Amino acid sequence: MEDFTERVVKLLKEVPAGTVASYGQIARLAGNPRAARQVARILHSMSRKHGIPWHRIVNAKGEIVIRDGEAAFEQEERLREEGVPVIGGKRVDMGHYRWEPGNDELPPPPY
DNA sequence: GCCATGGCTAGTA
DNA sequence: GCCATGGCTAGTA
Repeated sequence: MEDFTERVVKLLKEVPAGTVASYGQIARLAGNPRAARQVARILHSMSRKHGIPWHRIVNAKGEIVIRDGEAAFEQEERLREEGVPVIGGKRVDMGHYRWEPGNDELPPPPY
């Protein structure tokens, strides 16, 4: 596994229950602000093997953006079980539920 | 709603 | 080539 992917996987596992993060947020924390789509690809193909809490990742607006309807519903369900309200079955309030990483997760200088 | 963006798995043969 | 993005703008009301 390449460096960037490794960092993303590690970060994803650290997102706590009861919070959400965005694709771009994880990409920034992993050191590449423009690699949001890679985060999506990693979630799509590696969540199962690595036990990643994939349901805690939404887009920048807080929306559930999974294409597969069944999986989208599962994501909504899981978030609610963790105490995260999903407005209209689609959107999480990022103002209240966005994960705020601790200092140990912040990217290294110069950032 | 358009379009620039980028790292590289999983699964098959 | 694939992908579950993001952010900026034109154009409407």
